[in-house]
Amino acid sequence: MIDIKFPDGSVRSYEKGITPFQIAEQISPRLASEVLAASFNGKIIDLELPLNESGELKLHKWEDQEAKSTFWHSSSHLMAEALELLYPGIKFGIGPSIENGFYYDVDLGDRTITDSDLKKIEDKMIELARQKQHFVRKEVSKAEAMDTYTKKGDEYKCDLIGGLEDGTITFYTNGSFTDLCRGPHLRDTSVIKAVKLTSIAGAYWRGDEHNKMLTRIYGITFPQKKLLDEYIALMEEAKKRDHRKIGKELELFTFSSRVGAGLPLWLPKGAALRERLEQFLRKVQKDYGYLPVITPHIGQKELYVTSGHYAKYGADSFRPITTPQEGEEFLLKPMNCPHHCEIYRSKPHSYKDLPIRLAEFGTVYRYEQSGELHGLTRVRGFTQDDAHIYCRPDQLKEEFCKVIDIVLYIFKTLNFDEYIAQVSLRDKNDRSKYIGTDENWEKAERAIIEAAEEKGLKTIVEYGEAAFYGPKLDFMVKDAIGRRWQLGTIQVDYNLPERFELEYTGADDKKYRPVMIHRAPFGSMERFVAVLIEHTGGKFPLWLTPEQAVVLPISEKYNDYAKKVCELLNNYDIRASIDERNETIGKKIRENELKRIPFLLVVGEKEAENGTVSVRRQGEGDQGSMTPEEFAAKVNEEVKNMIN
RNA sequence: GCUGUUGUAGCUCAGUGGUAGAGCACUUCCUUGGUAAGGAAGAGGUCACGAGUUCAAGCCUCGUCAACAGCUCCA
Repeated sequence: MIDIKFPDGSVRSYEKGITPFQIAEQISPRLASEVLAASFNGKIIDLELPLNESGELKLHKWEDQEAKSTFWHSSSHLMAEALELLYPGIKFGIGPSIENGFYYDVDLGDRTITDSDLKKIEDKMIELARQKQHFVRKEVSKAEAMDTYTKKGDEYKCDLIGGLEDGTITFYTNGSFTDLCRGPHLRDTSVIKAVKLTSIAGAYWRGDEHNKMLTRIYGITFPQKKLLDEYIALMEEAKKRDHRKIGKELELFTFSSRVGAGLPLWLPKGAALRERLEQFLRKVQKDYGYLPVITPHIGQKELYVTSGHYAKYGADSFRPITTPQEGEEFLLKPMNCPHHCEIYRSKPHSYKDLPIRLAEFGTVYRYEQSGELHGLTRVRGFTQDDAHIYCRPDQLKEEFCKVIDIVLYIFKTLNFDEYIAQVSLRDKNDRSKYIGTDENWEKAERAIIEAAEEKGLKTIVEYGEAAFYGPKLDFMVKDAIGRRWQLGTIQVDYNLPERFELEYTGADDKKYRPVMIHRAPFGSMERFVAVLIEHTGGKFPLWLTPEQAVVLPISEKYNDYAKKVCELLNNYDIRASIDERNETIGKKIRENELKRIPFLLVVGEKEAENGTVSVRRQGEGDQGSMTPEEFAAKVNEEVKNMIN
C-alpha cells in the first residue's frame, strides 16, 4: 500500500500501482470526468501513470494552469496528427503549450499553408478529437528513437534526440501520430471540444536565425465551446485597447513613412500628456536629490569606443555622421551614459560629494531591425527618463533601494499593479557576451538581488538577460494582448567607471572608483505612454489627461457664456476647451464621451442665468450643477489627491 | 533582418481586367436644441511608390517603401 496526501492535507491509502485517474474515480465520478492532469510531488504526470510510492497528489481541473498546459500540449499533438494526415511527409520540429494555447513548428517542404487552410485543419482536429484517441506512452531507447526518425527522414527530431540521454526518451501516440515527447498528456482527445487556429508565422529552428525557418502554426483549444467564445470576445476587447488604435483616435501620436519608420511624431495632445508625465517624474527626482543635466544628441565616435558600446553595437547602429572636416565621425547618441560620465569627469570629486545623481530626459536613436518596430513600444528614436548615479561602494545598496522606491511610487500612482520584477543576470554558459571582471559582475549581481529582497520585491530570475556591461532589475508589464514589455530598469555598473577612469578622493586622500547605477523608471517616454494607454484604455487619470473638461453650449446662443466659463477654468489651471459646433447636445456629448474627456460641462439658458455649469462625468452621467469656481476647486482637489 | 499577410478619401472599409464606391469626419445651408448620432447639399482619391504584362491594370507579375502577426534582436 502507498499513502497519498491531498492538497487539503488529508491522507488516504491505496494499492500500489493505482493511477491518479483511478483515484479521481474513487473520489467522485464528477471529478473523474473533469480531471485533466495530475501533479505528483510537484511534477506534472500522466493521469494513467501508476503510482508506486507514497507522495503528494494534486488533481488538476481546467482552472489550474497545469491542466491547461497539458490540455494544450496534447492539442498540439492533435494538430500535428491532423497536419500529417492533410500534408503527408511533412517534418516536425517542436510543439509545446504556451501561455495561451500552443503551437507546432513544421517543415512543409515545398508546400505552403495560408490562413485559408486553417479552417480545414481545425475541422480535421475536431474530427480526430471525437475519435477519443488515447495518448499512449512508450519508453524507447535512444538508438530506437533515432532509428524511427532517421527512417522517417525527420532531421529535426534526430537533432532533438541527439541532445537527450538514453533511458529518458519516450514516445506518445495518439491515433496515427507518434511523437517524441516527454509528456505528460491528457488521457484521450475527447475532452478537446473547441479548436481555434489563430495564426501562422515563421520561426527559426531552435530559435537560431542561422537555421532554417519553419512554419509555426498557433492555436488554442478548450474543453467547451463557450470558453472559446469567451476567449475570442476577450481578445477582441483587448484589441480595442491597442495603443496604436487609441493613439490615432485620440490624436496622441502618428508616424510618417516620409519621416521614417519607428520615428514617432507626437501630436499636441500626446505631447501634453508626455510633458505632464515628465513634470511628474522631474518633481519626484528633485525630491530624491537628482540633478538635471542636458547633453547633445550626437557624440564623437571615440566616446562610444571608450564606453565599449561601439564595439558591441557599432555595426548595428545608425552610420556615423561625417563632417566637412576630414576624419571626424560622430554618432547619433544611442544612450546617455557616456555623456554623463564625461560630466562626472568635469571636476574632481570627494567621497563627501557622493552620491551624485545626474538626470536627463535624453533622446536617443537606435537602429532597431525593421521587423522589430512596433507602435510606440519599439521605435528608433525615443526619450529615456535616464539618470546615472555615481556612488561609493558602501552607498550602492541604499541608492539601489531608493531607485526601487521611485519605480514603485510611480507604478502605485498610475495603478500599475500587475508588473513582474525580473532580475536579469549573465548567461551561465556564454560569458563572452559581457565586458568586465567576474569579481565585479558577482558584486553587482549580489547587490541587485539583496536590494530586491530588502524591498520585498517578488522577483523572477532570468539568465542571459543582463546588459553587456552589467546585471539589471527590470520591471515588466503586459500590453493589451499579453505581450510583455520592459518598462523600468535599474542596472549596476562597475565597468563604465573603469573605462572612463572615474575617480573620487577618499577620506584617506587616496583615489577610488565610484560605482554607477543606470536607471530609467519609465524606461522610455514612448513605451511608457504606450503601456499607459493600453492599461487605461485611453481613460487617463485626471491629473494626466490632455483635456480635463469640455464646455458644451446647448446652442450657439450660449457660446459666449461658454467662452467665459472656459477662460475662467483655464485661469484655475483646468485644461478645458469648448465644443462650439452647431450640433445637438446629444451629439456633442456622445463624441466627447468617445474622446474620453473626464468632465463635460453643459451650459444653456439656465446655466447662463444662474452662472453655473451642469457637470457630466465620463461614464457616470449627470452630476448636477455648480458654479465654475466650485467645479474648478473640485477638480483641483481631486488632482492633488491623486499624485500625493 | 527572416517568414507570411496587408496597403483604395482624414478615419473605418466595399470594389475578381473595361470611366472610383459607402458610412463617419470636413465645408455650406436649414435647424437653435437639455445629457451618447437632427436634416439637406457639396467638396474630397496619380487606388503607397516604381517598373512590367495587356487593346485596357485599383485588380495580374516583379521591385521599393510602410504597416500587421510571429521569429530573431533589444545598449
